[in-house]
Amino acid sequence: MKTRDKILLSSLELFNERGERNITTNHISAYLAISPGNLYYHFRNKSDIIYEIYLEYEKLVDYYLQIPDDRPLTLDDLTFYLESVFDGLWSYRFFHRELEFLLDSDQRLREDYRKFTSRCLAAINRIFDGLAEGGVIQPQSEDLRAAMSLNVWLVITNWLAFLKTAHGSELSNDLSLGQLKQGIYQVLTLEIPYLTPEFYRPVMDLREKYRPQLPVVGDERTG
Amino acid sequence: MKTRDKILLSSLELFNERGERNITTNHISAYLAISPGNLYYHFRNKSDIIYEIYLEYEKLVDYYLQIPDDRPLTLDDLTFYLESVFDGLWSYRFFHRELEFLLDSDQRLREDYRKFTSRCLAAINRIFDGLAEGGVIQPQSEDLRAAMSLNVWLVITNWLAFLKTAHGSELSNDLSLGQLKQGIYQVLTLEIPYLTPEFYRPVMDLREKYRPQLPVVGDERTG
DNA sequence: GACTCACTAGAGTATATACTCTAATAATAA
DNA sequence: TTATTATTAGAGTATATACTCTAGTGAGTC
Repeated sequence: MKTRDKILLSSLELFNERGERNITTNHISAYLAISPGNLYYHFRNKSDIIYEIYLEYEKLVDYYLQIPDDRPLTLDDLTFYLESVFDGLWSYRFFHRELEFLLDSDQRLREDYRKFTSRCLAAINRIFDGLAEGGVIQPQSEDLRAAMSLNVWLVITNWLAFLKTAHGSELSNDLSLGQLKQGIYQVLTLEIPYLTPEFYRPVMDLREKYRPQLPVVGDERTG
Repeated sequence: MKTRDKILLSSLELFNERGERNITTNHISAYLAISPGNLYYHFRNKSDIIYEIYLEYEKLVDYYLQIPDDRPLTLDDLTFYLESVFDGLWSYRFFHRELEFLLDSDQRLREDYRKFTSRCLAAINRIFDGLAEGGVIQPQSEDLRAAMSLNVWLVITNWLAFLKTAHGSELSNDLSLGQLKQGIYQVLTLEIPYLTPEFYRPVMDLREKYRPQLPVVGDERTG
């Protein structure tokens, strides 16, 4: 494998494991057992590494979120979209963790991410449309659909941070892809009231597959 | 005002404005026109400053989220909870921005925040209960209520990050408390399907007050 | 063999960062 | 007054961080 690709791969791995803020270019080169100079031969700076990794992430999610508009959507489609998006989030999980700082530090990233968010929201809207066409959910007003889509986006993009922060140190280091996918349970919760009678059972059964094994949080009470 | 309090106040201000990651202890002392030594006389380290600020935040939200259990809840109660929580989020907005890093760096904070999340979720659950008692929303199964509450939490805690990242640089520097409260629109969207017929109109009217003036994001399409 | 060129090592640098140390001053108590 | 304590200034330090510079190496080409 080319050094350049190794740098990208290892950076992603280290960023995901320990957070971008905790990983310096020196860490990356040390991890790869190459010199800092070598790293800087391939990349102008740390931001460029992050930006390239981001482009991969964006490409991946854009690929997943291609919505056919020549046919209605099925429950299988929905499952695929959800599974895929959470897979993507997991593979590039460092990104959302330090999102605001990263966008503040890199104008390109900021602009690209803004458009990316827009595309994702549009895609979620179209998925709702497609599901309504497919008779899975009831048709909604444009307003409601947009607000719902945004809520779906908020739940999805915040799910990982929630998992990491809502648990003590015990679990946080070995978050599994499985736990991550409990986010799907949360997303499907949003749809329940809008399901058609015909699809109520199938969707609830699907949702059940992602139900958290243990209660997500305890039961502390305010005074 | 005591130097110690000035440090806390200015730190919060600087953290909120420019992000905790971009603010060093030297920045804080320079901003206050005191010496670094002076700052370190009052606080052992940067973490301690952050921790004390966090305690204020926690105290504030805990105070807001006292739920009476001797009476049902009204729509006014709900409005108060929503407004208060978003006010709190705004005043301490730096915190959620760098949440994961902060929790990783400070064991006390991690543990306290975990319990805090738990209390908040419990409070949201009880608000739903109270609203059901008050005839605002229909009673729900415990499972559904818990999942709904979690979604409310996810939407609330992610709303600010969404606003900051979904807009280009134009808006991001002057996010207003007003825009922030459009988050209330999103939260109320979650409740729509569960409203009782009697309260459908009142809640929808309330929600309307927080509707975003401009579409929150554009309409870019995936390929 | 001479030459090119992509690639690499590794020492080095300017700056920033969190934090310390000493000495001094202001406030308060005895 | 004297003693004590709280507070402050400000120079200084060890370390980290992002990044640069010079000097190569080794595979392929003419």
